Amino acid sequence: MGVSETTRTALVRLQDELARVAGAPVVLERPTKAEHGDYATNVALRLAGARKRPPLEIAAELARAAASAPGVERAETAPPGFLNLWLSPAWYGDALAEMLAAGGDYGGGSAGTARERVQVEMVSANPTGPITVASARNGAYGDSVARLLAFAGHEVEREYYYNDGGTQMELFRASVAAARRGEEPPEGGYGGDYVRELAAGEGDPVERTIELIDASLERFRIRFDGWSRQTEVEPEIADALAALPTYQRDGAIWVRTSELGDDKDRVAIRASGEPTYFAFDAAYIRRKLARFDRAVYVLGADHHGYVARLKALARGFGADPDRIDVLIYQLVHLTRGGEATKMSKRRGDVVTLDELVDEIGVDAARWYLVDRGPDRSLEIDVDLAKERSRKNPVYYVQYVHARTAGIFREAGAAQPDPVPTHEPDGEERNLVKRLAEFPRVAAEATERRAPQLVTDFAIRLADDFHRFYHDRSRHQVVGSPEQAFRLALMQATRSVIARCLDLVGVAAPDRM
RNA sequence: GCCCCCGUAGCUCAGUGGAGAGAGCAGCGGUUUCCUAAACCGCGUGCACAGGUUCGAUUCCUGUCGGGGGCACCA
Repeated sequence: MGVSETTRTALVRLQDELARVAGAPVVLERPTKAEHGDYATNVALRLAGARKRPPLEIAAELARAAASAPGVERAETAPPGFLNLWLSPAWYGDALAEMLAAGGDYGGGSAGTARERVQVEMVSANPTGPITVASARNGAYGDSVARLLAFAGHEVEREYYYNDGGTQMELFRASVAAARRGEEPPEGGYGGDYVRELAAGEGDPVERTIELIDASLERFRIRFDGWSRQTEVEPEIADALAALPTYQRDGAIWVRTSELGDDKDRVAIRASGEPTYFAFDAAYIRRKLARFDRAVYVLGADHHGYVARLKALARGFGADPDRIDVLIYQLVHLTRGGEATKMSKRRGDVVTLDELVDEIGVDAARWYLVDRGPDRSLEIDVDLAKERSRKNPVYYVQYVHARTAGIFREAGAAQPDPVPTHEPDGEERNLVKRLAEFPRVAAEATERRAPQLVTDFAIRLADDFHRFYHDRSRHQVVGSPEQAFRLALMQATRSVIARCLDLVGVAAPDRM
């Protein structure tokens, strides 16, 4: 079985069956109230307008057909036109068996046959110092998106692009050189402990800084497949510009981006003859388009103006601008007992990724940096984040994994096969239904580039699991079908929670 | 002036074109002979405002107000 083969889960099969009867796509949702069934759909309400029939009438028709569908125990209608379904014990057993059969791949492969070669470029901070917390959000977010894309079946490469030449880097080198001579940094240059430390060492401070950045990110569980430097892109600028509509004005060479969807034209070659950053972007994006089906950029909110610019370049090269996917994330604020901690590269009070990880650990840092949507500014209370207790959702979720691992360790129990027939109770049904949602959650998180959907789901799954597990009477009946069913349920839970944690770069410990 | 993001509980924030909107923190009270109590249970008059689209809007559209970020021949 290839990764591209989309798993049709028990839930999807049921949806498809209803869709066939309804003659329209059906999405089954879990109602908030138990008396509305295990799953419900509003398809009759959606169809009522187009079919010019009362929604309840359509729902009743669907209910009659649904009642005989496999896995459906009971189907009812409810005003104004909902269709509510109750599922049979057999459905739960089937759903569980499928999850176990799929193993670690369960929920993956949502790309189907639409697999792409995708490059995710992230962090890409100029190597003038340690990675800051802002770049850490970039990395945590970008890496999660990369993990989601890979899980969906895409071929993913992580890329770090950095500036190793240019005026800013020369200023940085000059600052270190000055420090080595025991002099003050040049006008607008870099100072601080970091520059003094570099001055104490040998060699090019830019390369040394990149090594340190790589080490910090590796510790943060981000591994890059490629490191591109500006100077290696430079020779391609001329060819890139030759492929774009350009003109000369005031001694500079401009690209006519205003005709490609940008709001103004951009200078590529300054009057001085020096290429602008934009010229490097052009050459670099041309590379990406040649090598990948899709280029993902992860950029801070201060770069939102780049979206139009980069897409304009894609158009200029005759490529579909949709192949350029620019993800924008907002700022990070750290607080400590309510007090703001400042972050500024130019001031001395930088909060670095390493400092954050030293303080709260990799797991909490990765979790907190993605559990909010990227388009929202983020506040992390480091005092709370480092607390290794129930207050901390990341440990609450990890605990699920530790608990399930402990069960199989202690009991020496193997995964039951086949899943025995058992009439699940309410908590067990809830847990199976939650697990059954996972493929949909993973697919949506991938499509929307929204890892926060994964953390949100993981917390809900943890809630369901802990509730299920807390009733000790469930652990008593050794050797029974009930116990075997529950072991299967815990095995599936363990697998899904491990996957959720992996998708956001958090460890899944066997013990805590 | 123009562009982007955001206004949901005391705080930090999830979330959804549908049936009583939900997590964590903060606060109060319970549960332990049990393959980890890092757990479970209970206590909540909240979708900035005004129009519009819709059978139905907190969700989509427009406007207003408020917060943040942009608008370089910087990188």
